[in-house]
Amino acid sequence: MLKLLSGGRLLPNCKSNYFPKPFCSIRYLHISSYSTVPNYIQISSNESGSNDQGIDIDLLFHSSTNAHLAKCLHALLIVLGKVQSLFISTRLLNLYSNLGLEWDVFVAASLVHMYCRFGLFDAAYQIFTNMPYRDMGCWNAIISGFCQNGKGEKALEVLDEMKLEGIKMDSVTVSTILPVCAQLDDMVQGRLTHLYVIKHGLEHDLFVGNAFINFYAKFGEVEHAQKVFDSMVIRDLISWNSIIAAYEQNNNPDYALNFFNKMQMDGFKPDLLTIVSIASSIAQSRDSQSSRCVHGFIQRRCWFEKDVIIGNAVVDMYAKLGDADSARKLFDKILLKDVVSWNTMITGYGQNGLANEAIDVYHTMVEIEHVTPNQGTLASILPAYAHIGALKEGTTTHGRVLKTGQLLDVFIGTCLIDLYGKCGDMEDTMKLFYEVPKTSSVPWNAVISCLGIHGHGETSLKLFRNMLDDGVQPDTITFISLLSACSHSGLVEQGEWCFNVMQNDYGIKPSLKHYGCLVDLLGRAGQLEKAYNFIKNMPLQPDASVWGALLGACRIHGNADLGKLASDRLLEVDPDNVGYYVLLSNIYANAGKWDGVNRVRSLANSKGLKKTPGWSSIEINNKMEVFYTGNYSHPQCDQIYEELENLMTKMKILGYIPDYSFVLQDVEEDEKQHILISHSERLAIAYGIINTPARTPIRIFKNLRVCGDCHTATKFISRITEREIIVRDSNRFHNFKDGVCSCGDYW
DNA sequence: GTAGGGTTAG
Repeated sequence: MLKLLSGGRLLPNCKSNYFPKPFCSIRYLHISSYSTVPNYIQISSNESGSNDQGIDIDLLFHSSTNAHLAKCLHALLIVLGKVQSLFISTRLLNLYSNLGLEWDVFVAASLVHMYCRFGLFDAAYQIFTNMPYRDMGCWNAIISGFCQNGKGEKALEVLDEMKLEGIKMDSVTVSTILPVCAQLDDMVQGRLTHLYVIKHGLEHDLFVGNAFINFYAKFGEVEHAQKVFDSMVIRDLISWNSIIAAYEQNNNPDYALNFFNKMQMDGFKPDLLTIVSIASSIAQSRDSQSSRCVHGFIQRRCWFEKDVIIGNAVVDMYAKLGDADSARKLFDKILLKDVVSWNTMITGYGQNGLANEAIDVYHTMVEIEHVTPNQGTLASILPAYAHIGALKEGTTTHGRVLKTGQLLDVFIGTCLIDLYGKCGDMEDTMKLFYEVPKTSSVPWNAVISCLGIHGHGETSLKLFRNMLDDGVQPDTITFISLLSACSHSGLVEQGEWCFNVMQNDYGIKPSLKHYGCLVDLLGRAGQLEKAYNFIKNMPLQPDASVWGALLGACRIHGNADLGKLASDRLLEVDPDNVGYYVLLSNIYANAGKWDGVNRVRSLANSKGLKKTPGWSSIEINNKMEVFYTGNYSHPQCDQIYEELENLMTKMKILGYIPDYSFVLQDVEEDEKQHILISHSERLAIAYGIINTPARTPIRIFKNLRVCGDCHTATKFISRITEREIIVRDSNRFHNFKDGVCSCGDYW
């Protein structure tokens, strides 16, 4: 039995909410008596009883002939969830004014809040402005109503209104608006609020403190968050969770784990949200061992069944640790998956280079499980399409999701820029770029990088200047994109300029990736000694990418001695990468040092190196075909090899000589020729020639770099077939036409 | 009427 007072307050279980979940249980309520005793209504809870449909609201309105009855009716309507209707609320207003009643502040404030919850902001504001007087609760009700329902700007307007009326914020107001300041990126407002809080002695309020920890964390100011945490007189679990999340979200997993221990020493037991942050911290600190502990911890408490969020967090943890299999196993065990679960799994596969698996999961999600994809889904699946060059499939998916009412935001916009750019469509890339909001560096970085892989280094630099003119702060990735763009276009001076500007003007310390780019830049341009000296003077320990850049440059410029040196270092840091053996063998071969070639070959063979399987893909009639090197299982296999043999004959007439230094296997020459023509890019090209009309362009995607022999061969093929052949490999674009490549053999 | 969470771009 529930008892409702005329003010509308629901008595039992009335925690801090005015009307706790009035709508959830409404099915089981029916009115046992509409009391004529004017100060309460009785409602009995009866699960098998009738629902509210038997209530004659018209009759109730007509019978409400005095103030008490009007308030009872009002309360009843709130409990029944009827006040969400503007029609009913207008009738209520009329009833109140007909009876000469003022709005009850308490009811009105609750109504305001409820309207906001249903997105009826105008109605809420209307009631609010019509209130005869407003106490603190009213102001907080409308402000929090707006805040929690995505109307942050509106909330701040009301806050200004409140200040104009000379009303001071209390701790509730402060805790309400801080998340909004963070969401609106309004650091200034938050800082001013902090001053206000100190001035008015609100800083020791628990809610205020917690809100500030989260506020500063969102702006990356962990030190401030820490100061707030330190100064707190009382701390609760939320305070601890907030400081742990602050470190976790600002890439300081060690501190997060540290506070996790401290918190337990202080006698606080972690809850679900603590563990969510800890799972993410473990992923960041790449601590595979602890990942199992967390998994066990959750399992022992049966928290996987409690809330889907924890399962999602652990799936994400495994995926980020590179363990896609464990992620999938857990994912399959989540019974009630939500859209984030699917997105996490798709992203997880994508981040581990398993684009096809990611696409499979997406299809299961949409076609079998009928889950409606959201923006996060697009942001997860589009990079997977970009990875294998599935432009048509990507854009079709994008179109389909748009139909479900999703808008183009910065995330999706940037994914699309990347997709179009990586698939070679620079025109659409630029079109999109101009449509996307460009307040952060991310879309700029994407377009700079895409222009770079197309060899438009000058345009990349121009966009960089535009970016600075627009007042957008460049970050480390901006400079990686720029340096690699300069490198692809041979813009040595400009690249060096970028490297200096990055450090001197933006205080960004170069990472190994930056060093790798610069070595690549100098090396490709033939300044091998300079590149080598540069490596020797690096303050960081050079890794495989740095030495690999030097080795690649040595191959281009035929420097066997430096190449040997670079590969020796490489075999120390990354001994199992077969690509380096191929490069070195090729360097020796070009220099005519056949004993060197043999040495490298036998070394590679003795190690029994597992190659990264090379694959190339081509999209024909909206369908992706993926060819692995040496594939013989394709239905058109015979036709493909026949085509390649035919081409080989014609190529040889035109002067093509196969370059066997790219073949590491120790086999006869015939066999070597066969190995070369079964490289995945050639299979894909032949498949394209067979299945598309004559003289139309062919677009190929390759996961590794195009080998030197295939590069030469493709030039001949483009001449023989009179086709434009566009190959995007892991490094850049090659546009073959009339026997030449756009990269000018500079790659 | 108030504070904390998982996925998402280069």
